[in-house]
Amino acid sequence: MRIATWNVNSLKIRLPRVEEWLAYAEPDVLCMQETKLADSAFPAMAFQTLGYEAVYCGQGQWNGVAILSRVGLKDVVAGFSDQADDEVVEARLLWATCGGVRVGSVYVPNGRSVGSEHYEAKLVWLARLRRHIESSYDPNEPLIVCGDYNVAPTDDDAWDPSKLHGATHVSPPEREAVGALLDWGLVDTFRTLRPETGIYSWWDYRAGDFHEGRGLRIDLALATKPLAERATFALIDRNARKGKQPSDHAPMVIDFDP
DNA sequence: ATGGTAGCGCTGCTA
Repeated sequence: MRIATWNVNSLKIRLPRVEEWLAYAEPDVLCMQETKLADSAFPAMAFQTLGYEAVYCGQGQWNGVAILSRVGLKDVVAGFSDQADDEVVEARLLWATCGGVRVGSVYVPNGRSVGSEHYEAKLVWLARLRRHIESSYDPNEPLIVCGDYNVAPTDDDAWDPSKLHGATHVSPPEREAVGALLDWGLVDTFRTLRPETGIYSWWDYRAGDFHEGRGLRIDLALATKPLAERATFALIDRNARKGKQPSDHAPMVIDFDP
């Protein structure tokens, strides 16, 4: 079973590249983030043609998450478990069961700059995610929470830790918030299979960061141990960050034994 | 180098 995650940065603009990549990589499940589409505009038909069912949680202009699956799509839930019906929340969280695995597609708030109100909101969001997972799931069941965490878990996940000191995505509180997910029982599947440094999933569009190798590994696939132990292969597809109109993120693939 | 680019949507925001 191949599970993938990709922050597509506008599915409207990226649809041709996503279609091309699905045909090439053939994931069984693809979690997407930053679709930037209202649900009424989601191109479900295009994915159906390629053999994928789709669920999506969008809000238009910003955010938006989705899950594609060709191994079933059941028990779909959007948002947090403690969300009130009248609470206005951004479209950043979606769950579904695909081929016996509980899958989450998450788009963690960016945080903008350390100490800003957006940064504080990011930490609150991550703590709420931890509570949601803790109250809804069991570390002994097959669960994978994929997406753009906007956190590089360790210095090995950043191009130059010394230049990033004090910056967002690498601060200790953000890393502790991701660490709390690992403490509950999730495993960073990519890092387990790929211990080498210098592998990133996001590069700023500006200043030629991609070609200069200035990236961060902020797209993660965190799985419970019973599932993580079945992981056999992990790849971040840098080729999908090249060429015409790429997303600023590359897709990541994890393969699991049955 | 306190810059730079992309997307949304039409002015300046978000990333």
